[in-house]
Amino acid sequence: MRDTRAELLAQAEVLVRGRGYSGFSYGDLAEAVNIRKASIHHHFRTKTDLAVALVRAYDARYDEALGSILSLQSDAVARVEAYGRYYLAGVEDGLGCLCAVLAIEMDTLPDVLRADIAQFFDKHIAWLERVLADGCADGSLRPGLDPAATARMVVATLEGALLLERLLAGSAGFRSTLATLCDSLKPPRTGSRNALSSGRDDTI
Amino acid sequence: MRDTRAELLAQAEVLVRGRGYSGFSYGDLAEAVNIRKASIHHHFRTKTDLAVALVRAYDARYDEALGSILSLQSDAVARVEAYGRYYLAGVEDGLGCLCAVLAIEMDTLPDVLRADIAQFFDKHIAWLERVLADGCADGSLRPGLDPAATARMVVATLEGALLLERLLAGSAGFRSTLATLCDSLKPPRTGSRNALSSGRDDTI
DNA sequence: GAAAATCTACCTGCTAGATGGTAGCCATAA
DNA sequence: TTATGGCTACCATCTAGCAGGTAGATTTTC
Repeated sequence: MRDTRAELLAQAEVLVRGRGYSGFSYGDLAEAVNIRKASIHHHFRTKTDLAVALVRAYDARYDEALGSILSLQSDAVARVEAYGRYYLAGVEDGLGCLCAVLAIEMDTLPDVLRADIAQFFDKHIAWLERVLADGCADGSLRPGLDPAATARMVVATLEGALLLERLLAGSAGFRSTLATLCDSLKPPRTGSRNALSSGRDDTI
Repeated sequence: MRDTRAELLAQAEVLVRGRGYSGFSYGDLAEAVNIRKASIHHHFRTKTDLAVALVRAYDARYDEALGSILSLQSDAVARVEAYGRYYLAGVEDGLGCLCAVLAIEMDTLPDVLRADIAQFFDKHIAWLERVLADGCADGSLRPGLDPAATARMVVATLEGALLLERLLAGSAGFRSTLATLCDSLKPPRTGSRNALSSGRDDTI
C-alpha cells in the first residue's frame, strides 16, 4: 500500500524548492503524484498546512543531520564542512533550500510559516555558534574568531552559495565557496587549502 | 506629467523583491500605481518583458555603484565593505535582492531572464575578483587568499545575509556578517574588528 | 495655418485557463 | 460497519493577456 501523504510531501518539496512557494500549485502536485487535485485536500486541508508540514519535515531531517555531524566529527572545521556538504546535495539536485525559498516570499507568507522558518535558521545559527565556540576553546579555529557573528556568516554564506551556484557553476562553484569559507576559519599559516572530498555524503 | 512607466518599474520592483516573481501580479501592480490592469500591457507587453526591464534597470544601477566604489575607495577591504553596504539598503527596506528573488524561481523562469540573472552575478563576481586581485597585489589582503574563489564567497555571503537577516535580526545581523566577512579578508593580527559605520550610504 | 493622420496613454470589457477550496459520492480495507 | 482515501463535479476568484475604443497630443501634408 502506498503512502500517499509521504509522496505528496516529497513531491511538493521538490516543486517548492525548484519554483518557489507561490510558483507551485495543487494542480502541479496532483499531476506529480498522479491523484486528483481535490484529493490532496484530504491530506492537507490548505496549502498553508502543506507548507507547514513541509518545513517541519525538512527541519526534522536537519535535526538528525546536526546530531550525526556532532557524533561523527570532532574537529570544528570538519563539522562546519560536513554541515556545508548537506547543502551541496541541493546544488547537485538543482534545488534551493526549502526555508530560503519560503523566506524570499516573506511578505505574503502566513505568520505560522514565517515563525517556523525563522526558528529553523535560529536553530542552525545556535548550533554553529556552539560548534565554533568549542573550536575556539580547543584552539582548532583562528584565534579571535567571534563564534556568534561567524555562525551567522556561515549560514549566510552557505545559503547564498546554494542560491548562486545552482544558477552558475553548479557544484564546482559551491565546493570552492565551501572550501574558502572553511579556510577562513582555520588558524593562519596552516597553509594547505584542503581539497574537498568529492563524494556525496547524504541528502537533506 | 507623471512618468507612468518609471512608476510601474519602481512599484513592480518593490512587489517582486518583497513577494517573489510569481507572487506578484499585474493586478497588484495596477492597484499600486493606480491605473487599470490592462494599461500595464501598454508599457510592458508581457509579464516577462516587465521582469526583463526590471533586471536591466537593477543591473544598470549596480553598474553605477560598482564604478563609484572604485573611484571613491582605493583599499580592497573598503571596496568590499562599500559593496556590501549596498545590500544593507535592502535589509533596511525589508526587500530581497531582485536577482536572488528571481533565481529562486529558476525552474519556471523564461530563458532570457535566467541568462540576464546569471550575467548579473557573473559580472559582480568578476568585479570582486578584480578588486581582490588588486588587494592581493598591494598587500592589503590576507596572503594566500584566492581572488576567484573569494569573490564567489563574498557574493554568496552577502546574498545569503540579505536573505537571512531580512527575516531575523534585521540590519544588525547583516552588519555583523559584513564585518565578519571583511575581517576574514584582512591580513591576520591587525587585530581590531572594524566597527561598521552606521550611516546609510545609498540605495540600490 | 488648418486639416488629416498618427501616436500615446489610458480606458472598459472581455476571455480562457489556473487557482485554492468545497460537497458529496464510492470503493476498499480494518 | 466504519474509517480511509480516493473520486467527479463543482465554485468563486484570480491570472495574464486581448480587442477595441476614446481623448488628447504630435506630426505630417497641402
